[in-house]
Amino acid sequence: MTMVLRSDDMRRRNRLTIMQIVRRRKEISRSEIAQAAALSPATVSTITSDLISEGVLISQTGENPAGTGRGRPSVGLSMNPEFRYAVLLILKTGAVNVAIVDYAGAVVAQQDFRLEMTSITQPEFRSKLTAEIRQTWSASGLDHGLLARISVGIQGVTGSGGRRMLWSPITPLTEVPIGDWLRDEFGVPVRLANDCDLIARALHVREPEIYHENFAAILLAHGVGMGLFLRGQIVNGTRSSGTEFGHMMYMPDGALCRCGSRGCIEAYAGDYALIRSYSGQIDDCPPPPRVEPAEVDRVAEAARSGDVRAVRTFDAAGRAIGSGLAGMFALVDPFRIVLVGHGAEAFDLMEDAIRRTLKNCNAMSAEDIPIDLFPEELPLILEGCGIDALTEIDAAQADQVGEPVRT
Amino acid sequence: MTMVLRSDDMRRRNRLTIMQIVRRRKEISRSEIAQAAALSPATVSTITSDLISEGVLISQTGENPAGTGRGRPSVGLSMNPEFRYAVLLILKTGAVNVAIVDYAGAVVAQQDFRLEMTSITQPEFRSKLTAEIRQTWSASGLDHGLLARISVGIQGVTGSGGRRMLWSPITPLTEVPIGDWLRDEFGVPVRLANDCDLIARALHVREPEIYHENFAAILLAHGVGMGLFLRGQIVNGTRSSGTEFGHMMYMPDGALCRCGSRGCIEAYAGDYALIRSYSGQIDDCPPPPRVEPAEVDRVAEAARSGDVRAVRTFDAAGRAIGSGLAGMFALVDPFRIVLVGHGAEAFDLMEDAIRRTLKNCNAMSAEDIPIDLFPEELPLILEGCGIDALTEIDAAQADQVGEPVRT
DNA sequence: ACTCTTTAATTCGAGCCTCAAAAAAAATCG
DNA sequence: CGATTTTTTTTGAGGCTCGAATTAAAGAGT
Repeated sequence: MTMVLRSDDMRRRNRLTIMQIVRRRKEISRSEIAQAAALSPATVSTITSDLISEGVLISQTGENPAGTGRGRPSVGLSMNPEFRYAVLLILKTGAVNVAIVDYAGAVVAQQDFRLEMTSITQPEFRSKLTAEIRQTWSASGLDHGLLARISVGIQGVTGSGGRRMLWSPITPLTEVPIGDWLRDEFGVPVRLANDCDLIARALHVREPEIYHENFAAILLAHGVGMGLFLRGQIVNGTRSSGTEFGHMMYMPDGALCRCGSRGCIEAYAGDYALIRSYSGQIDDCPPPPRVEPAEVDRVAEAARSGDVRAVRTFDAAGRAIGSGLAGMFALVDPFRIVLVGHGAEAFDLMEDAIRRTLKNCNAMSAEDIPIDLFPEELPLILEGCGIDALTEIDAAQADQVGEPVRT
Repeated sequence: MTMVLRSDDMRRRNRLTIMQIVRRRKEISRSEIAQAAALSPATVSTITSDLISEGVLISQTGENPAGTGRGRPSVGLSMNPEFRYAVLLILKTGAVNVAIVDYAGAVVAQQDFRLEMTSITQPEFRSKLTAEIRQTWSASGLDHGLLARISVGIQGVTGSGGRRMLWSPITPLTEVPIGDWLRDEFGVPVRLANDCDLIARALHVREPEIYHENFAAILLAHGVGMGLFLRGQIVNGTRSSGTEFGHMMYMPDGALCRCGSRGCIEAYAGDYALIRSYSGQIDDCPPPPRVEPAEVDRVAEAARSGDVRAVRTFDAAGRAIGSGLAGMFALVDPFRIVLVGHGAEAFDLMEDAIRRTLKNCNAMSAEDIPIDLFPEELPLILEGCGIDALTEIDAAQADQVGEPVRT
């Protein structure tokens, strides 16, 4: 049911609307905001002047392109980069990536740490993460009070409203309360998110025209994951996070998957599955914890030069992916697909199998859905992580209607 | 992005909130409304007095239960049943069900018409439907101007924002603009909806505690359909309506489905599939257009008394359903399932296969999800259809902030 | 029978918020 | 240098919700 509105809810929402507009447009004048938001210039003037005095926005007093014509020149407003900063933490297999973004979204510091997590205790894990963040922060020379939020991107399953990592392929640890650790250490809100969800969010804001209402970003890497937008909103699991596309059943009693089950899509389309299939290992072989991307590229090269076994390997992967897509498209009508990760580089070897399978699986109208490719997942994950952090900071600030003008 | 708020949007939304509260609670006093809506008594007083003078609400001046204690007795407010009326149209195989509901949701008239639609032209179809609605309406003796809306529930796929029936098993016609026909004939807004979506909506309001955030209503009848709620919102197809659970792929190159494809879940779990399988027909037999429910009941009886072929038939149906559920549960975490329609009466024969398949298909956490049974679908469809109509009338009325007090 | 108490509903003034219109500001054009 | 044009700010009006005070309508007590 729709929530009731009090008078200052209106102000809160309009503040947020304006902040979102400025964030999206980078630099925009008050009168353009008024038009974009369908608010009167008077209201925009009041609200922006509040936001400026709070330090959220700044006027771009710098040189305006001039010569734009007669009349009083418009003055551009932007997010104030120095208003707040967020720490982004990306956990990968064997490594941790720490970045600091300013309030305008620019990465102002970034450090990579190797961190072997295959045999680590929770306390060690906690102190390592904490130390790495502290080091990156102090190296940046930023004031301690400017940290507003930490967002964490992980492979695997998050839960409890983004406060804990329930399970991840990067470590045998489960139920790891990373969110609580970092909140306690740094005293700011923390949220964990699934990497594929972050990729989808990044695409959503990067190309809003294309990735708007309904689309899925499928990450083809060691494992297979998905971030799904329906009706302009991300679809998370109901209990945990992440839509587990890679673990939809493709072949009952089929190949052994990393998750312990058999016949998952991932067990045919994940990196390890490709290598396993190409090298002629039996499908029951337990998957290796890590495969060099270059190995996959070699198989792809082999396939392109006609190696039958390599061709069959990618064909099987394509059929598995196509079958999963067909299942989704039966539930919801077909939508645009984005393949992300270096597995997307082998799309030429899988496209035919994917589309053939879609056709065979009652998704004939989906046979020619657009499929886009983004071989590099890391920039997208980082971008999505930043979007997550800044969006939340915005929301919190929009609610602070009043004068708290924290220094 | 969140829409901007003007001052009277606030009033509109609060009007709607109050109307929804009164509708849900049937009869409720102003002070209880204030509490439920988190609005001040002053505001509730203003708004309800508007709504009463518009004829939307009435005070239940009648005998109050008295003896409720000291103090000024509260006066109950209710939806005014005579404010507006809606026509509900349910299209079934070979029959049309016309009902009239008053603004409080009570069915005040209902007529069934036989209508053979297997070989009908669009103009005939239009005039039949129109005539049947007119007849039911005039038999009710209601004033012509009190008709506010028509809602249509159909098996099959609707499109164009609920204005046309794209495809339905009840007729070979396609792209039938029923919505436009009825709007032109009766001059009121019309919307078509999928029967399974209506069932899900009915459950959603009938038992909000249980069917709240995430659940699916699966209709097991001649065909197999689904209405799906995620995060408290119904999930429609992105282009058409209805989530086509029944046509998810279960067995590549499997049994022939009514839809022309092979291996759909429906081709194993629909009525016609059960009969076909039990009677030993080959899976390639084109499905009959209609099967008597009693026939299915006979097969179920046979299974219960140990007939191996009947047992296998239901087991296969259960596996197909379980496989579809597992696919959904991989995408979104497990949620409550409701089986609707007389197929639900054979749940005892399918439960084991369903749960076994869930377990085998990587949905181990879903093995013991709750599954509820509602063997009678028609009351639910009718209820959902009424909810659809009244909800829209409410929304339109809430927007009419002003004095139009139409007589 | 009358007053006191209790609870519900209404009325009234204050405080926000947005908006339209007017005014001010800051540029270009002639 | 004044006229024109466009942006931004200021001002006053109108709506909405809210808290507090008031009125309404019952039961309880003497």
